[in-house]
Amino acid sequence: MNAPLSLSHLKTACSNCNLRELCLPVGLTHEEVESLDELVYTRKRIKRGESLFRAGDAFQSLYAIRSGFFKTRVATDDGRDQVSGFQMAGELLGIDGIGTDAHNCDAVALEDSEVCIIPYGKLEELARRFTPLQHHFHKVMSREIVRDHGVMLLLGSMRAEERLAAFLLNLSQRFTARGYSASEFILRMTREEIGSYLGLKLETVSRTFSKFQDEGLISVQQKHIRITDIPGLKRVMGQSGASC
Amino acid sequence: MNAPLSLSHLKTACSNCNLRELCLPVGLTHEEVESLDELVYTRKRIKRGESLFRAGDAFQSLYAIRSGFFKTRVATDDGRDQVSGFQMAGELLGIDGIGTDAHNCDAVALEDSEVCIIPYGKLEELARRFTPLQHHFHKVMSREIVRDHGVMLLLGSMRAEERLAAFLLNLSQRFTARGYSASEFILRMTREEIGSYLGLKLETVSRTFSKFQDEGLISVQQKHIRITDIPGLKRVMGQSGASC
DNA sequence: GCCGCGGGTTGATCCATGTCAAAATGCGCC
DNA sequence: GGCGCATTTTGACATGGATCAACCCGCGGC
Repeated sequence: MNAPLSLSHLKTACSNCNLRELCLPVGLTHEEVESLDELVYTRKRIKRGESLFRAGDAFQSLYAIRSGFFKTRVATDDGRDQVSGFQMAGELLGIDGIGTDAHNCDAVALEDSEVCIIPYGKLEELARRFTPLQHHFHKVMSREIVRDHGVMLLLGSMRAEERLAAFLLNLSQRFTARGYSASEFILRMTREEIGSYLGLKLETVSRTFSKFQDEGLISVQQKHIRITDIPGLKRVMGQSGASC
Repeated sequence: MNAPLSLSHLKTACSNCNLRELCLPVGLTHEEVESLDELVYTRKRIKRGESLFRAGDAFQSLYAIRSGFFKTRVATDDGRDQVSGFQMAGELLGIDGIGTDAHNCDAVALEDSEVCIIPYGKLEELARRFTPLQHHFHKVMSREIVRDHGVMLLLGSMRAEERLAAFLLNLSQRFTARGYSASEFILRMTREEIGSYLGLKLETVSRTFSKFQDEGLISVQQKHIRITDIPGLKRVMGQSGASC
């Protein structure tokens, strides 16, 4: 089922990975990136619907998404759960596990995906030797915190339309950073997953998509989205009490 | 207005701080904690209502709360804002600034407070030399992420009563960890600030407090809270779809 | 001791979003 | 290529919490 080890190993090198401008190597010198190569020596394929890790699993490694698309999901003990994020190529999964030596959420592939396995112990060791790597890793974690604060702001103070507009604009921007179209993309997740992430019910997500379409902001057909009026969406996002 | 420098300096030492079981030194050996002493050499007093830092300020240092109580607040460009957390003695402020070299939120003292200034560059340097410190610092950041996911879950999927119950239980637990009563405390924040944090309006917070009181779960008098039925509050928190 | 004001409580009403239901669409599997 | 199921859309109705408004309380200042 797995690719032969040698082949897999051959391909695994941050220094010639086309995601190095998005992933851990950002801002490192060529030499420093080569030191990462010794760190990241295994890849893993995850099929759509499968989990990379689950809440409670022992924490060993971080994972850099090489290709594909994931969602992370947190749960309460009484059975409720919520999507806590959607991750795409170049982003890091598993940081939540550092604090308790066990993962605190499930990471589920929303399409067939591939991740680079980053043994955490080795990363810490390397971070002690290479200041820029240490610095960059701290930045990645800090930005994750800032991102979460943004989501909290969205969940705590925005209305359904604003949330969805923010969501679409965020996706658009992340696709742009990866060289894809800013205005046309395929949603990898269901309405229910979008709703869970945004604190809305799937019907509300669907209705709001339809509303945006009626208003000429986007065109939706199932999972296919085309944003036809980016400034318009931005206006939706900031419209609540903004008049004063 | 400031205490004489020498005096302030004399007192500043993690190794004999009574918060060392809650703060950065957790889990470090005595020798390692002494190395922290060289790091933390200044304290700062913040009066009630004043800001320790504001969004946009250049990031230089982290701050460990030595005494007092803070809120952090994030804002959108269109003027909305939201309380993103309440921090008490032993907790760390400023981590949000690492990612962009500028703070992303305001930290406001809710009572006269004192913080230890931890120059970030020095902390990174020390983390390179002392593995346990590095490890611990990463854990602190990771736990912050996990905490934020918990708040996202609360904001996205809990009803007003559940949110407030979770909030009270969280405060109770944190006071306990500091040696204070688990069941009786003074709220340092207004109803509006609680509401902002929980994604509710102040009227809803007030009404829900009254409801809890009618049900015999707590007794409220302005900022004075006594929890009379902790298991009852826990039941409120997990009641939604929990029957099946 | 009194006054003024910020913060808190409570009531009446409204509305955004949830809930329930049913039909339509599209995709995977045989 | 057709069947069946998951997903999406849309409609009708219910409701939790927001909004608006009035009043109360307690604290700090004079």
